[in-house]
Amino acid sequence: MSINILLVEDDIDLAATIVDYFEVESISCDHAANGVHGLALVEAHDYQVILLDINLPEMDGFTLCQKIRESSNDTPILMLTARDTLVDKVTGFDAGTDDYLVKPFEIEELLIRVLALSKRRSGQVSKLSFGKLVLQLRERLAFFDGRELKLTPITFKLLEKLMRESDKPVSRAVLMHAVWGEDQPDSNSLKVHIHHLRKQLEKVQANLLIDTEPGYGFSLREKTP
Amino acid sequence: MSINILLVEDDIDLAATIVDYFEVESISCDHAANGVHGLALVEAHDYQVILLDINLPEMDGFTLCQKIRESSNDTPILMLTARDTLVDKVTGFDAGTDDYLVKPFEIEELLIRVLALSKRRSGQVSKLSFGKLVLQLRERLAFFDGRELKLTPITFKLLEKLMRESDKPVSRAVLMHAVWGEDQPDSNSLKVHIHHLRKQLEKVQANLLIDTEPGYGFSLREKTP
DNA sequence: AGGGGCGTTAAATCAGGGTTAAGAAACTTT
DNA sequence: AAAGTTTCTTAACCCTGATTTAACGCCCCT
Repeated sequence: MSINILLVEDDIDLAATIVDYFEVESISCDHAANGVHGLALVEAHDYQVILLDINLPEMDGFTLCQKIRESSNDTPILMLTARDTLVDKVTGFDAGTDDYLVKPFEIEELLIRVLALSKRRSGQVSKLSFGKLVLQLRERLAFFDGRELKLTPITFKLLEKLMRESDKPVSRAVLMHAVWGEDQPDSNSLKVHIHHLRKQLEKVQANLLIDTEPGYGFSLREKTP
Repeated sequence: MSINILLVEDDIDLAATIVDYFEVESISCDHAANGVHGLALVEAHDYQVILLDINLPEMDGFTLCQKIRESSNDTPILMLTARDTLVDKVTGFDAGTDDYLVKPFEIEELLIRVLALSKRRSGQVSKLSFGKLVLQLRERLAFFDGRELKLTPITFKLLEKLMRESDKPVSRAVLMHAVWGEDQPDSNSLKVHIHHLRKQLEKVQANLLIDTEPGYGFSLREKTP
């Protein structure tokens, strides 16, 4: 199986070294010298791993990483950071980074991590089921017994979280965090989306329901009438 | 099964080292640099283990620990204490700590303890029993000998507190605090809820009763007629 | 006999959750 | 760039059940 990765790095010499090294290992490695070009490549290809330098002209690594994640692309991203500061790391993980490497690094070390990340991706489950309900995570599709549920991005995330914790009640705070992350809407959005989700479950005649735990949260269960 | 922990530590370098080390062990480790942020994260996630430094800006480790326990969260907590003073240890265990580690420590030692605590938790069913009476804390359900008690949030908290101190009388003040925390209703709510609780115990024919200690409080006991 | 503490009851109030619709924002299409 | 479409947020409303409140009765005690 061939591996196809992208390197976004403005240091031409370093980039050349990496690309060369990876070619020898028969890993095909595209290269962009700035963030804008990098983003264009990401949108046009399906990479197994993306390597981002943090200091980039035009658009820095964090911003690029965020933009990639915003387009719901979950390709593993490895950050190349110049200094070993925690601020960088934390911001990086927050922006959706999967791993990082501090410069200067051994190129063998980079290879190992790239292989690990590409493996993680291919080993990643892309389907999530609960009874006859199936989520295709990559395609963002949901089916109950073959019938499709029409879900918006938010209701999809909601259902995903409920399914990952199925049969356990999930607190409102945890649900909100799963959907909106740090900055959450100030009002009753959650219950509106729960309502949409319930309607969709009805519409496909799923034998499932979203149970409310008063004062706490919700749980996804099978109907037991 | 993936492990998910929280580290609350204001020493950025130390935090970086720990987060780093744990990531390598594929333990995902969130980080907060102060108590307030830490508390927010605890409320929004379901961690397997929480690591607390004692000296923290804004809210120290003990206080944070107490607040976590007050929200009936029983996630194992490990304290990182700067000095090996007996006072610290005692206060810590009193506040609801499960383990502590004295700085400076070997990071391998920390890993071992985290793994031990996370195992303890996963083996733990969050159930509380007294005779045939069982509270399922996560699911917020109560059963006597298989029959379910219909409890409202307040009566549930009441019963929980009585069970945690079972066979001992619990003062009104302590009960009120367990249910309402700081701002409590000004009138006779407590006795009304005690009454509801007694009715529920009758309804499931529990051989238990809530005994009144005149002028003091209540205790949960077995009937001994 | 009367007062205090407790138990019981019912009514009044409140809060949480469900539903709906309108407008804002984001994204598509032309 | 404009129009149209979908999705998200907000706010208003309703309903139910939980909670508080207040009133009353009981019993024990001195």
